Amino acid sequence: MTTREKLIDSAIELLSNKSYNSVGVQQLCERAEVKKGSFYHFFPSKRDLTIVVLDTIWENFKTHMLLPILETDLEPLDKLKTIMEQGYKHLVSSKSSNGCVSGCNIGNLAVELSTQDEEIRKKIVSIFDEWTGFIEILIQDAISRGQLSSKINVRATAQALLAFVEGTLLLCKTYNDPEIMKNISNNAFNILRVIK
Amino acid sequence: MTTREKLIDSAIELLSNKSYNSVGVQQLCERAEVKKGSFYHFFPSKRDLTIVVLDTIWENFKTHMLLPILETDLEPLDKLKTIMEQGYKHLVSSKSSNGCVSGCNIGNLAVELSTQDEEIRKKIVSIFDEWTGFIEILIQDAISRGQLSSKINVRATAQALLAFVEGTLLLCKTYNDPEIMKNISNNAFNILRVIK
DNA sequence: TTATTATTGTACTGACCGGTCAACTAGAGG
DNA sequence: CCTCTAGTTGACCGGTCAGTACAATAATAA
Repeated sequence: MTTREKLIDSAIELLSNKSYNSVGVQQLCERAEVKKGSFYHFFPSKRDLTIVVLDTIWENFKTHMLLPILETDLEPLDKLKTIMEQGYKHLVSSKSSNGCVSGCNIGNLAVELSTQDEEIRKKIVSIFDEWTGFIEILIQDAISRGQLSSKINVRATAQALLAFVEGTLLLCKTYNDPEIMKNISNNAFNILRVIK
Repeated sequence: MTTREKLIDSAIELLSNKSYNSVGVQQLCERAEVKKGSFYHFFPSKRDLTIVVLDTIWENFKTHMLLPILETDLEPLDKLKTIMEQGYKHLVSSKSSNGCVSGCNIGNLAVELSTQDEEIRKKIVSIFDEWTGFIEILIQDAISRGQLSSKINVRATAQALLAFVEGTLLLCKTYNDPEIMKNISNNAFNILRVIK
């Protein structure tokens, strides 16, 4: 693994379990077993590393979680169900390894930095837009199969689903309990007004 | 206004628009026009002030927003609608005065500090529990009036609603746009599976 | 008046912050 | 062999962090 990759990996770990402002460049370097000088050889600033981290987290999520599910031949609503289930499993396993539920890594940075750093805010907006886009496709698919009413506002509903997921992760983090997601995640289908 | 109150007020303002770790004791004191010695006379630490701030925010929310609506003679679901509308109005007015959407002050601290400070996490859990309790009463009321199915899990549904609200505020903060709340807030009624 | 307590002001601590820099090392190409 | 460059290192910068020490002052009570 290259020095650059070690830094990105360490940053993902630390930023997931702590917060942007509570993780210093020094700590980042110690975790990566890299000297500070090397850090600034690869990244002009801590903030620039964070932007790379955001991209990396999102790409990892897409390639290892989202796309594999979307590319199955499941019914669209079953895909959604699978995404929620996988999300729950991820929370459980990350809690057993880290000791705490860290929620959504992207949402966490969104909350902490949206009012502080416009460039990071815009980066997260573009990620959320892409996220919403995938959900829109799912919804559109379900509509064309007659599983959802064609009267719903696709974009607003997709955004509502994203809001629900982010809020659920926020609650799981606060209560430090992944089971909340298990208990309430079926409400996502109410948001969709699934035709039974 | 007493020195103590000035410090709490300044902390609410600053913590709402920035984040815990990006606001220093010094900055807090400057905003409150108070010397550092006074700060540590009234509060043993920045963290202790934050706990008082959490209580204060929640009490303010209850007395000025939540309880006045709950005590009206509106139908329970109209009370919920009013709460969402008031929340939206609050986002709009705070954006026009601060320049940015700050989301939920309590949720923001929850995200930033839940994995870092166990005492603050528990404080926020108790606030969210209370919040959920109010929603449960609302739901129970609607059920007894035949406006909601009696088959729903009241607690889980109340939690789902809280998650949806927190997630919506997270999205509004990230997009720096209160209109998202306007566009998607009606999905809260889908979560409730309102009987039309 | 004096004694006591509450509050404020100033100066300071050591640790840490993000970031800079010149010196150095290891290879690659000629 | 020499040179050039990418990568690496550790010392160092000014500034800020939360928190402390304590004297000076204001308010209150005896």
